[in-house]
Amino acid sequence: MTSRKAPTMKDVAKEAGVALGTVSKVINGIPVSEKNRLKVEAAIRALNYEVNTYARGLKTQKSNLVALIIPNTTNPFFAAFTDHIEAALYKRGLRLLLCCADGIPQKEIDYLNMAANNKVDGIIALTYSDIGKFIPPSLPIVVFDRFFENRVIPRVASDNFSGGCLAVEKLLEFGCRHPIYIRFHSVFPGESDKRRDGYLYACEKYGLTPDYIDEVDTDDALSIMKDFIRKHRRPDNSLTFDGVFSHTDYHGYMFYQLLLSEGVRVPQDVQIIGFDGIRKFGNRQDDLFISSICQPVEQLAEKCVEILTSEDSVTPPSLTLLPAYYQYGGTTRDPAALR
Amino acid sequence: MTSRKAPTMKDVAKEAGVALGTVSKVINGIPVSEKNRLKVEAAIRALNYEVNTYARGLKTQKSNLVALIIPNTTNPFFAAFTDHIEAALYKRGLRLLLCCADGIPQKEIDYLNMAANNKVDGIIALTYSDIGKFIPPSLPIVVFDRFFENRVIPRVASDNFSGGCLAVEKLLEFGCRHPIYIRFHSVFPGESDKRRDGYLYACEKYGLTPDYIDEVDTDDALSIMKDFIRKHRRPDNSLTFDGVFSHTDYHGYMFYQLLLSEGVRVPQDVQIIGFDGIRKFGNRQDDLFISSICQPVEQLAEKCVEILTSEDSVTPPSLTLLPAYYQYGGTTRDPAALR
DNA sequence: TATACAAAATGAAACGTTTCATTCTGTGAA
DNA sequence: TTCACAGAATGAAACGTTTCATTTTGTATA
Repeated sequence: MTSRKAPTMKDVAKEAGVALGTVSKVINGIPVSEKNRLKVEAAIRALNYEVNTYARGLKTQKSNLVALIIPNTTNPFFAAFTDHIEAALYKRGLRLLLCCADGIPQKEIDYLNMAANNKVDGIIALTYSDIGKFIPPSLPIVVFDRFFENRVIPRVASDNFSGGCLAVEKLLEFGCRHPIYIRFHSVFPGESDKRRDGYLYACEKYGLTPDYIDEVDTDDALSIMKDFIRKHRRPDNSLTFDGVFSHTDYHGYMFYQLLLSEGVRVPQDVQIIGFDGIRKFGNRQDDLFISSICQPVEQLAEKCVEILTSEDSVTPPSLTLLPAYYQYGGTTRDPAALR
Repeated sequence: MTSRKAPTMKDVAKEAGVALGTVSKVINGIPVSEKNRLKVEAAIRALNYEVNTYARGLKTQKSNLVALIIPNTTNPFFAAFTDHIEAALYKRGLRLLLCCADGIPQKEIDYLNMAANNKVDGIIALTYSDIGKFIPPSLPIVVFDRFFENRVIPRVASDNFSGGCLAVEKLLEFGCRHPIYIRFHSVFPGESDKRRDGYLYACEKYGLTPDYIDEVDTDDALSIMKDFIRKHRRPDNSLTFDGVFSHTDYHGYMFYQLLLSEGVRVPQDVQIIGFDGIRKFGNRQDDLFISSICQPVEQLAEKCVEILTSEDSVTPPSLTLLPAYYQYGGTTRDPAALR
């Protein structure tokens, strides 16, 4: 029959025959005489003592908890991001409070308040709505990709502009002459909008005529794509474009399936490069949905945590860009992939 | 210039001109005179007061926090499970501490201790190693799928046996005569092992000769599959099997791609049904990788949380099984899918 | 052996809640 | 007007830590 309630530091102190403060020091790694340290450690083991997080939090006002506000974890990009955030926090002895807000503004705000309430040490936000004005001023926060007006908040993102250029350059390198661009964008502004600017810049630079789908995201994306393809058929049924840069892997894969179903050969007739670098099962490096400009998810997550946990004295940069990179995923005529 | 530190209940009491206990009552919804309630509510708004979770936790020893221990979130099944757990907790005003243990035994144990340390209100575990003997006895816990010896712990799982039967029955219904079974199993026992029993039972029942791959999970799965296919070619190059029930969608999809690359037509020559019901992007109901016996993820998650949060007085069932269901995903000759 | 001083140990106070035994208030009956 | 009593309000104590001003211990020197 062990005592019902958990042992406290006081119990440990009594068991070890030392003072409360000495126990505290041992627990927090503050030097103490060898003799007492051993006595305390023995007592801790004997009583199976564990610190009470609440009592500690009450004194220190620190929780070792970081909230991640994200739409969901089922989208493969979010899933990978979450995974890497978790790992980066774990490395630092921090724990992750996961907040799936489904992109619903009210839920995002709710979670923001909850996080403040719960005295988390910081927030990493990947949100859809304009939460800028709801962020508690005292709470350390890092935002992925999004841009908020009227509020200086450290942001981390991929270098989407360069990534957009890179997509075009890769398509040209693999023999394309008429790369198009397709996007179904959200209404909320962020760094990822610059993929489009990169495409346009590269077209200008290499003397190409831009051609694209650029619509607000919709359930009707498929019929818009079908329409676009129909309008780009020559009389002999061949297509006027031979390359596709898709704003996301998601829509790129959709376009890919559509082309296949219409008898277009990929990558022989049309090559496709997406953006994001999402993986089918997430456990291997080589299971991309399509060839892609990959976001460096691991580094992005690491950077978010790094900025969040950096000393208060250091003013974090307002925007940190990390380079995106190309990876072969089956939808390009990539000579390097045929080794 | 607002005061630097957060206001406390004492500040609210002073502002409202009432006692500490009165403020506490208002905050916790305990009846108080109308007059005082209004005064306190006004003061809370005026000071922008928020309860300190630590002080409260110290008194109540409750955290409203539930830890989910899971290998990762990038595997689409785990991702979906995590998502639904989060939703089920949110509904009940609970929050989610996400612990990705990568299936590493030490990390799983670490997280288990951490959760106990952090006084979470409960744990939901989907683990790989035999953590049974490391579970703190006082901590409410629900386990998904896994079975632990020497420890009665409430478990939730899909009805894998019936699911295995269903897979065979569906293949037969769609015209298969020789369904095979393939699995690359983990060494740790769980309910999902019964998929195999279901296959064998159905074979017996319908007078079929079982034929299968049944290996320990390996990076070499692909070459084992290739081998198997080679050995099942007839002299005229046709295959001796016409249906595949894969223990997981993951390996089923791998087998599917392999068959395609070898010129086998799916579903014309061979039909494939997997297990799990994982989705490519997680945002639609119709983007399965392959036709599948789907685990009812949402209900499974809901059930886990329900059991975890049920009254202490109620003894939870030691094993709860929820039915899996078939869904068309392109690799079967499913008449219903051709409407 | 006596003294001085640094190092170690001590334990009371404080963190912000909840709880509960006590006091106060207001109303209706006498 | 006084009394009784239920309902409301009060605020001290407790939760289990950390912190820090104070005391004790141990060592080196005179």
